Amino acid sequence: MTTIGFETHDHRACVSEAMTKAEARCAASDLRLTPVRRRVLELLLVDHRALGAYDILGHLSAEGLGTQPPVAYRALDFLVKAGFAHRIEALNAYIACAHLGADHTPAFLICRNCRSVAESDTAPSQGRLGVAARDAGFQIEHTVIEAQGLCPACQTGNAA
Amino acid sequence: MTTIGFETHDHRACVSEAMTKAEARCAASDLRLTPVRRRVLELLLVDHRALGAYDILGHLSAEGLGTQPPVAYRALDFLVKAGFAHRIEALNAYIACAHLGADHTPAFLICRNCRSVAESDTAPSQGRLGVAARDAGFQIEHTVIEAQGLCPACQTGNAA
DNA sequence: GAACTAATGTTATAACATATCAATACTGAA
DNA sequence: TTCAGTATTGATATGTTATAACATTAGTTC
Ligand SMILES: [Zn+2]
Ligand SMILES: [Zn+2]
Ligand SMILES: [Zn+2]
Ligand SMILES: [Zn+2]
Repeated sequence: MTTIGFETHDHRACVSEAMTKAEARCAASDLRLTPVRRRVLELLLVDHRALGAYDILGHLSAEGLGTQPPVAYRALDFLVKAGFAHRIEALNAYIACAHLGADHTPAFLICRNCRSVAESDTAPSQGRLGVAARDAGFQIEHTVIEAQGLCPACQTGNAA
Repeated sequence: MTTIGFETHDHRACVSEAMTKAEARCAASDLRLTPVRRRVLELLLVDHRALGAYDILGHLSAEGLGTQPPVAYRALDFLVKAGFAHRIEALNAYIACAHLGADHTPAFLICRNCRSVAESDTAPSQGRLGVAARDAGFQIEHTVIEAQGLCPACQTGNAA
C-alpha cells in the first residue's frame, strides 16, 4: 500500500505528469477530455486538497467556462467515473486521484484543519470488512474508507 | 467482530432493549433523553434502516414534536455524540447504533436498494489504514468505513 | 427566587445536488 | 456531404441537506 499526499514534492511536475497520463488514458479509452473537464482536473491536481463542487464552479465562472452548478457537477462526474478523481463523502468534496491509471480501491487520510488528503491503496475484499460482508452474505460493490484527523503539518500547534 | 443487521429477529424486543440501555446510560452519564431525543432514537431503532434528517423531521412534525430542521438536527447530533446513533456519510443519513453502550469504531454494510444497514465493529488503529496513517505521520481521530452493495434479501432478483 | 446552564422555538439562509429540456457539436454511415 | 444518432453543453428551475443566529423556556444550583 502506497500512501501519497503529505510529503513535499515537485508539484509542477506532479501536475503535468498526471495531466499527461489522463490525456493518454482518454485517447486510449475513447474518452473526451473537453476544455471544462480538463480544467477541472487541473484545478484538483494543482490544489492537492479536497475541493467542493462550488469551489470548482467559482474558478470556472471566473474563467468564463460556465456559471451554473451542472457545469461543475458534470465535469466532476466524468472525472470520477473515468477514475481521474475521487469523491470524499465525509466532506462532500472531490480530489484528484493520486494513482492515475491504476484500478484501485482508495482509502483517504483527511486533515480536518487544512483539508489536505492523502490517498492510500487498499486491498478491497480482504481485511475485516470483507470477512464481515461474506459472513453476512452481503455483496460489496463499492467501499468508502476515510480517516479524519490531523496531518503532520497541522499537528504542530496550529490546529484546534 | 460482530455484524448486526440482516438477520431476522424479535424486533419489538430489540427496540425496547435498546431503549432501556439508552435510558440507563443517560441516567449514568447525566445526559438528558428529552421527549424529542427519545422519539428520534425510537424512530431510528424501529426502522432499522438509514433515515435522513428530513425523514425524521417528517415523523416529528406529524406527531407535533417540531417542524423546523434544527429540531431534527439537534436531536440527531445529541444521539450521535452520545453514541446512540451513527451518521452514514455515503447516504447523508442516520442509523441507531447496534452496539449500544460499548465504545467502538463502527463499519457499515449498506444496501443500495433497501437502505438497510448492518453494523460491524472494527479494530480502529489496527489494519492497513492504521499502518498507512502511522507511516504518513497522520493522527487519526475518526474513521468512516462504509461498504455499499446489495444485502442478502436484495440479491434475489429484485434489485437493479 | 436569582443566576446559571441546557434545551427548544423560530426565522432565515447557506451549502450541496439534480431534473429537465433546448441547443450545439461530434461521429459514423448512407 | 447530408443525414441520423449520440455526446456534450447551455440554461432554468428546483430539490435536498445543513447551519447561523437570536429569542424563549425549562431545568438546576445556590
Ligand atoms: Zn485513486
Ligand atoms: Zn493539515
Ligand atoms: Zn455503533
Ligand atoms: Zn437490501
